[in-house]
Amino acid sequence: MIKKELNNFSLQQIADSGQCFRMKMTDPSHAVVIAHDRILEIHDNQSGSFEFDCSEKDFNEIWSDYFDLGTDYSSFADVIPPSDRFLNAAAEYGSGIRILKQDPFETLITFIISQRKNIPAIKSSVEKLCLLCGCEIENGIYAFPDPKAIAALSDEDLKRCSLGYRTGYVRSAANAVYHGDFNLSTAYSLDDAELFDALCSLHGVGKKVANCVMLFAYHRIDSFPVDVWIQRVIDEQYNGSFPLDLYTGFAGVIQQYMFFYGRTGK
DNA sequence: ACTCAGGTATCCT
DNA sequence: AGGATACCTGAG
Repeated sequence: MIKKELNNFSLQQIADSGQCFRMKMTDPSHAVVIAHDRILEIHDNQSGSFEFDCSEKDFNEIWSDYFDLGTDYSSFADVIPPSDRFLNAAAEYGSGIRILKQDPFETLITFIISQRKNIPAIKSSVEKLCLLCGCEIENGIYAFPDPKAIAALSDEDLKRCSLGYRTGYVRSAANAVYHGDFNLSTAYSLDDAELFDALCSLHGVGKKVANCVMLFAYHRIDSFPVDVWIQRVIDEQYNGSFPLDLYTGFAGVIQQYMFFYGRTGK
């Protein structure tokens, strides 16, 4: 059990941020996360005190990075012009959000699955896929499958995960990774533009999914995924054009505030 | 029953 | 280049 004092860290907000699909609140102060072949329970003791139910080694080697705990999130909002009342409210509302560092393969596949699905449907598909071919971590809880496991599935099995027309996309991406045509590890060394192009070369990966993988797995925090929620905010709050250049270098953090406030807030 | 979901590929102009 | 359209399926 690891105890930590953390600022700008909210379990509920991270769980609802839409970055990950296997984190859930079991009660208002208790979260369960399945990631990196592990199950992590986190308890919120209030007043910024949290308990992570894991070894010190796992905390330091996995979870501290996963939740980006080494980054100070208190000052991102400082550059928002006072005149932008919407964004200031959004940043305040989502001040406990972190940009996660998730496994690239899981992020790639889950965001391919996400297209034109709502969040409950995405979670349902992902769970079916894990149950079908992920390794059992403990009693009935399954890790996200590795590329080999997905590549080995029949089309019929994949379709049973309610993937619909995304079945071919998932198969194609899993094959590309499994056969080494797309190397998720060496991709860390690509610059942003190269990584974006490489991701978009995958069948079924367009700019939105590519940006999500860049932001939520490779931690390219200048990425700014535009989905229906963000587009709606831009249309309704910014007359169709958002001043992205104000936030160069951390646009992804701003995107998260906008998304979370737009979807969960008012 | 019916719309719409954290989009993308493909086919137009 | 940029716009229109089809696409599986389940949640509300």
